[in-house]
Formats: sequence, C-alpha cells, structure tokens
Amino acid sequence: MSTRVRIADVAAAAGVSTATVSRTLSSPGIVGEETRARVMAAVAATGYRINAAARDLRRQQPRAILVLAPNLANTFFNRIIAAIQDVAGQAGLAVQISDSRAGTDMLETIVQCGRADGIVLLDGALRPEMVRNWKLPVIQLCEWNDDYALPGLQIDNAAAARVAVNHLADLGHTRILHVAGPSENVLSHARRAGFEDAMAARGLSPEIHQGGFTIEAGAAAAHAWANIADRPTAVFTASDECAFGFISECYRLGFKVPRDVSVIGFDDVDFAGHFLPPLTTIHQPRARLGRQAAERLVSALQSDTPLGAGYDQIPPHLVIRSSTSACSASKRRETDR
Amino acid sequence: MSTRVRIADVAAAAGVSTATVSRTLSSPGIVGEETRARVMAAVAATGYRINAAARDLRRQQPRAILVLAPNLANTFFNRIIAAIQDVAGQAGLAVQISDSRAGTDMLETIVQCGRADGIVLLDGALRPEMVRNWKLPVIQLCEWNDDYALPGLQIDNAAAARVAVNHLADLGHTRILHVAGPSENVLSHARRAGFEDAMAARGLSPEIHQGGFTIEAGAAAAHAWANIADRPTAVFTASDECAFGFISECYRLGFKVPRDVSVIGFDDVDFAGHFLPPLTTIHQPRARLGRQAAERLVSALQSDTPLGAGYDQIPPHLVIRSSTSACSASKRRETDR
DNA sequence: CTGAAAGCGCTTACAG
DNA sequence: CTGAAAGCGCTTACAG
Repeated sequence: MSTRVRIADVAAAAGVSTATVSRTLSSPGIVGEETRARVMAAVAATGYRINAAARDLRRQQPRAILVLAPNLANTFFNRIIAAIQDVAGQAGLAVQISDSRAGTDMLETIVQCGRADGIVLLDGALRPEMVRNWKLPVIQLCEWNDDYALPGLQIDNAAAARVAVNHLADLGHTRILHVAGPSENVLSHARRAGFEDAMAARGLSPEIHQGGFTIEAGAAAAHAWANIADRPTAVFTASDECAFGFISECYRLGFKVPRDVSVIGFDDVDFAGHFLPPLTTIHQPRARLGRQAAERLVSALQSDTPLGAGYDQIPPHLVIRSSTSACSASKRRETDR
Repeated sequence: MSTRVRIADVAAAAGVSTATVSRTLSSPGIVGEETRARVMAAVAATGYRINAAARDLRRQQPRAILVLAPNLANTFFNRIIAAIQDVAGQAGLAVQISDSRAGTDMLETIVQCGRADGIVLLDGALRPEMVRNWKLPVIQLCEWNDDYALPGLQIDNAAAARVAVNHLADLGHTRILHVAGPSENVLSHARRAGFEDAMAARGLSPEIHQGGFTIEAGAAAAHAWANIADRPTAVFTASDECAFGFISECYRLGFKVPRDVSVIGFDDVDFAGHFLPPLTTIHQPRARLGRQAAERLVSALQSDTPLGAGYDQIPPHLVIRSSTSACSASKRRETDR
C-alpha cells in the first residue's frame, strides 16, 4: 500500500514504454492487439490505478464542481444535488459538496485551496465581499443575492405566490393569511411581495404572520391563527415543512384541513403528496433546476468561457391536491359580515 | 480567463522566486514581512488561485473521499453525508458523492479514473466482483454485503428488531405483524430475523407481510392488515417511510393509531417526531455513523495503513413517542379467544 | 504501431 | 530569509 504503483511499473512489467501504457488505457484502439493484451495483464498484475492529480495536471482540464448548500441535512437539496451529479458525471467532472455554513475559514479554504473549478451556490446569505472575491465561476441556484453580482437560476417566487393567492381566491376565500419565511431570507421577501401584489390585485387585504420555513414555525403559526377572532379561511405558507407543522398543530387544536382552513405549501417536497391531507403546493422542479444550473456551469468550464450574467426564472406550477377546498357558504357569510 | 495565472506570474509581479511565493502562501511565518506583503499584493493583483492538481501531485497526499449511495434523493443519507463532509473537511480532504446506481460503466469510471483515494459505500447490492476489484480502501456503511469482504459499520439491526418486539410485547400486544422490507435487501433480512427471534423468545407466533421501505409499500400493507380477520394489534415496519404510509392509509380506512393499532418504524428520520401521531421508532444515529466511518477511512488514508477488517455494530436505541400504546383489555380478550 | 522526451504547476530539500 | 533546481506521474506532439 505504501509505495503506489506508477505507470512506469506497469510499463516495466509489460516490457513497453510508459507512453504505450498511457495509450492503452486512454485510447486502446490505437495500440496493437498483442501489446494491448500484455499491458492489460500488467495493469491487472500490478494493481495499477491512475494518479488523477498527474493526469489532471497534464491535461489541464476542469476537474470538479463544488456545490455549496446552507444545510446538507435539508431534504430539499437532495434531488438538486443528484441532478447536478448526473450532469457533471456525464461530463467527467467530479461533484464535491460542502456546507456553506461551515464557517468562514473553512469555506475560504475549501473554495480557495480546493480542487473545484466552478461552484453552484445554493445560499444567498453569505458575506458578499467573500463571494465576490472568489476567483472561479459561480452560479447561484434557488436562492440569490444581488450583492454577489453573479448569474443565477430560480423559479419565479413572486409569480408562484400570486398563483397561490389566485387559486385560493378562485375558491372563494377572501381572508387569506400568509405565514412568511424568515425575515432575512430572499425567498421570504419574494414570496411575500408576490402575495401582497396578488391580494391587492384581487382587492383583498393581506394578513401576514412572521413565521419561518420550519415545522416548528408552522406549528406556532397555527396557534396564532387559532387566536384570531375572525379567522382567515385560507393560509399560504412559506414552505411545505411550515405547512406540515401548521396542519399537524391545527389537528391537535381540533381543527381540520381543509374543512376549517385551506392550506397551500411551497416546494412540493417528496412527502407533500403523501401527507394527510395531500398538500396543495407550489412545485419546485428540483431536478430541472439542478440540471440546468449544472449544464450552464459545465459548458462554461469546458469551453473556458465566462458564465454570462443575469437570472433565469422558471415559471411556477401549482400542484392542486386536497389541502385546499372551496370556502363554504357559511364561512363566507361569517367572514363578510 | 483563458490563460490562468500561475505561480510564476505572481513571482514575476512581486519580483521574487516561485519558491518564495509558494512559501508565502503555505507558511507565511518563514518569509520576511516586507517580502510577504509584496507577494500578497501580487497575488491579489493577478487574481492567482493555486492549481490543486499540481499541489496534490507534488505533495502526494490523499485528496478526496467518495461517498456512494443508492439514491441521493433519499432523505436518510443527508445527515450521514453532512457528517462525512465535516470529518473530511477538517482533514483537508474533499468529499465527492455519486449515485451507486448510476450504471456499471459510469461507476467504474468514477471509481477507477476518479480523484478519490477512498470510498464510503452505502450500498450492499452492487456486484461483488466489481466491488472486490476496486483497488482503493472502501468502508461499508449502514448496508453491507459479505461477498464484498470489506470492513463496515452499522447499527445492530437484528437487536433493534428485538427491542421493537419487546416494547410491543411489554405493552401487552401478542399479535404483532412485521411489514418486512424488500426481500433482496440485507437490512430487511437482519430486521426480519431479529423480529422472528424475539417473537419466538416471547412465545409469540410471528406474522410477516412482505412489504418494502416506501410509503406506497406501507399503504399497501395497511390494506392487507385491514383484511386480516383477527387483526394484529401492533405492527413493526421496516422503515419510517413505510410506517408513514401504513398510518396514513389506516386513517383513510377509518382506523386510528395507536387506538386501533400500535406502529413502530425504523430509522427515526427528521420527520418522525413531527408526524401525526409522533412515531415510535428505532433511532439510527446518522451523524455518528457518518462521522465514525469517515474517521476510520480518513485515518487509514492519512497514515497509509490498511483499513482493517470486521464490522462495527452500534447498539440500537428505541425512541418511544405516541404511535404505540398498551393493548386494550378488550382487544386482548378478542385476540386471546 | 511504438518510444524518447518535454512539460503541466507546484513544493521542498539543498545551498547560501 | 531567499533562490536555483529537481521531481511528483502523467500525456502527447514529434519521430521513426
């Protein structure tokens, strides 16, 4: 184990030059059949594995892309990362992942001294001075931060919120509560802005509860909602997790969904369709988002071309399941009194 | 962008040798203060980034570990990967992840021609001939396959099943159904064997439904359970997802948990404690599993020492929540008739 | 079809 | 404290 087999060892064992070994391994077709057999036997006998650092240095190719996510334990990122991995793998690039909240020193080490040639950044809350100082191509995904001055890709969050409001309004709801995400998050802002726009457009007055993306935030919001004298008949939450927490807590408090309140989530995580009730929610095409971001980055890397600027926005898609229903006549009367 | 800045460019800009630039970057302390300042200025001015391939080649260090999981979209792996990332990052190693089901060719390319020096393998269902042929250190995690002949780490799955049965039996349940995982999976076998052992030890006759790890499998199992004339009063499922599906379908069929049937899951995924009812389940310490496997692999890599053989087993831990309760006297009577 | 040789961009003993 | 030079393990034009 200690002294690793090199290409020279294989060459010696096969009685050929290192060039021939290299060719046998990378383009077998151009090597004589008998030679090739000898080389392959020598490779097997010696247990040779190519030294990737040497190959990469010589070939001067891009080698890896780094995915930076704020919380690797978050379900949401899984499919995105899988899609990135898929695209990168096809192109012969490795995918390296790191937690963007690992700490500034760690992050700088990973980015500056790391092995990646480009970055997919899923975190909009890093220090802009740090991100702007990174000397390799970066593409933002899902979250963004204008201060980074970087290209990006995301669904149209504001439009998604408008779609959610219109769905509820079309069902006859007039009192709609938005459980907003964390106040410092860009996604929260965009979704809240879209909510307010759409409510105004329908002539409805927006009600906002400052919540969060978590199950706990949703549960807390359910208590707040239950304590409102003239309770909203519909709720648009900032995330599916938040919706799960809201609905579960509603049941504990004796309310039912959608009988007592219609609920719309955001993200369409894997579990949304299996929840009780199956959750109406904004679909985030995570595989598509990951693939598209990776393709853009990989092609820039391979052609050694700048990434270009500007955000791509994907139009929203509402998945209607069972957590929303028409506002009952009785509730409407009560509300409109 | 096209011609990347090299250390020689920085040296020229600073009016020093490449050796001095290298030292300034790796051990600033041994360089004169004024020189260091000049070099740092030149680094900033030129936008220099070290070429990792060259550094790695020269230093002859391990560089990356590869994590191979059967389904990157599966929630279960998130915390494990985050923990591996944490340990590896501390040690200066990159973490690369790939889908172990990406296809044999792809997988061979990634492993044989990849940049990783060691592997954490979370899949027990790959072709043993392929895995045995890999020429770098591999540690199995969670799943295992004796035919790989590799060291591994997992919780004691059979003991976990016994703990689950004993909990249910202690609550007075005598008719207990096991919804088993996919028949070809090692985890299914170990859990089922533990279930049968524990049932025999308590003098109970085991009932088994051939299920799966998915929500859908759990839902199907609920139908099968509901159709049993003398229904078991407790169910031990092969996974939390399966338990979620089972419970949700029970509600749709008009049954309640734990009133009509107690349910125990397996894994303790993030959502288990937030489910309705909060799920009693076997806890898998995913962060610990990931950390421990990574530490073992990293230390072998850094000391250039073989990994050693043998499986480490972590004792099981049952998290008791609200999906299990005492078997009611009426049901016991009914059952014991 | 095959070999000799240059060179990818670093780091680090070795001198001074 | 600094520099000149060797060498890490590959790949690939260049000859033949």
